[in-house]
Amino acid sequence: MKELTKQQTKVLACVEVYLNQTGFPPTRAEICKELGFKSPNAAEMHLRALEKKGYINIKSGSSRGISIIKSQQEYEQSGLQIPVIGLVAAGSPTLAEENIEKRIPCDPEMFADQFDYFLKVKGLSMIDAGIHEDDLVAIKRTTDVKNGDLVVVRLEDEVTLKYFKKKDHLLELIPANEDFSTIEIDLREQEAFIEGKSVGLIRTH
Amino acid sequence: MKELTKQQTKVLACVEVYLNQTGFPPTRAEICKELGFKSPNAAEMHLRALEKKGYINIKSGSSRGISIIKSQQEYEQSGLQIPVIGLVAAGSPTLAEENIEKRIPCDPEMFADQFDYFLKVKGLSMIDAGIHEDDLVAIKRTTDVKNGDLVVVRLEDEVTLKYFKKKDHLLELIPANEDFSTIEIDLREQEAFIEGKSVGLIRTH
DNA sequence: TAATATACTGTAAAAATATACAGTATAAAT
DNA sequence: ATTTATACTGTATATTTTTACAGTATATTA
Repeated sequence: MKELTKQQTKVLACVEVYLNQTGFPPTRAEICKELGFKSPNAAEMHLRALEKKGYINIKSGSSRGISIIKSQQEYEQSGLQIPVIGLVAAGSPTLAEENIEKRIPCDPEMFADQFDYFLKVKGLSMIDAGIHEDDLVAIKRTTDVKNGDLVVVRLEDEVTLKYFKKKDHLLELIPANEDFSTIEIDLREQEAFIEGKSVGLIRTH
Repeated sequence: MKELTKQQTKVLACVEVYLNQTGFPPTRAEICKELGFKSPNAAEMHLRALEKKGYINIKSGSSRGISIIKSQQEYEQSGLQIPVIGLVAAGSPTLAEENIEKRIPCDPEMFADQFDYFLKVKGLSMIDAGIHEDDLVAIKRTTDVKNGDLVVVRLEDEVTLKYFKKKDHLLELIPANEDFSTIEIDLREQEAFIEGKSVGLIRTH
């Protein structure tokens, strides 16, 4: 997308703010008043430029006929697109593009706690907690976890989703499946990186 | 909120549709064209009535100065607030206010299929499908269901969430828990209302 | 040093728009 | 039988708004 000049950015922001406040777009004159221009042509020219660059659409002959195509803060607003990361990947579950399987439109505040991404579950180690293969677990990036929390932990290059239990130097990562055994780590011997904890889960039927 | 007449409802819908399509509100003349009126005063009068009843705001002297206060399909638009309905309630899981436990901010298109509300699961009859007590099952209101779908069915005054299987006159509602038994209904003897089907699930940890 | 892009002022006219006023018609309520 | 509410048509006008045209100023590029 083409870059905007400083003034064009101001005008676009002005249109957006006006639209949010009143529910309808501003006239040229109103933009002028807001930004201190003394001629309606000032606003007109900036709007034309914004249209040419594909940020807005102007319906000729219509009063207030401005509609916004590409907002500046687009990613912030339509930031409803939460990334989904596969648990299979070795290494840290970073939010780098190559790790993102897809994005799901949803509100990061839909659960009690905010979260940053979805982790796609592989394997059956948490099946007794009702967490199935391909379920998406909502992860909040934090190291602030308590015993009993469902956490994402990285050991060396392997990432795992387990219940958290820590006593002194002993970290236990407990599965919810009889066929799997608890991972025990002596923190004096091996490092464990807590990537985050689960605040919720979604499943597509 | 005051009731609207048939024509007022039409005008309000017209404004909303126009706004969604163009990004700005319609003029009186455009409303007339859309609804077949021959005088701009027809639109004017309906708009005034809508303003008096508190559905819209009209900024006097401004062209297209209409803003919507209370949409008719309010929950559809600000539909980021999806209602949660308890399965405990007897009777149909209507979206009437008294049945709504709370609302959750999320996108109705976050799953593959659109959905209308969340049903809060009571009991353990679907536990083997990983559906726990207090899980929220995303329900799409439809009667178009196939064998194997997870459906919401109302029998008399009781609402239940089960797997759907139908063959001729025999409807089977199958739980996912050995301790529960399949409900068998002869549709010639008893009515069964399909309220919708599950398109997904969320859980708060 | 001239051309070009950005960023305006100032004016004016044509077109779009809101809005008032004068009616007509119909069904429901009193 | 008359009033009242709904639901319009038809016309007219003041105001709002778009939009074109003629300039000015400044910084950047060629």
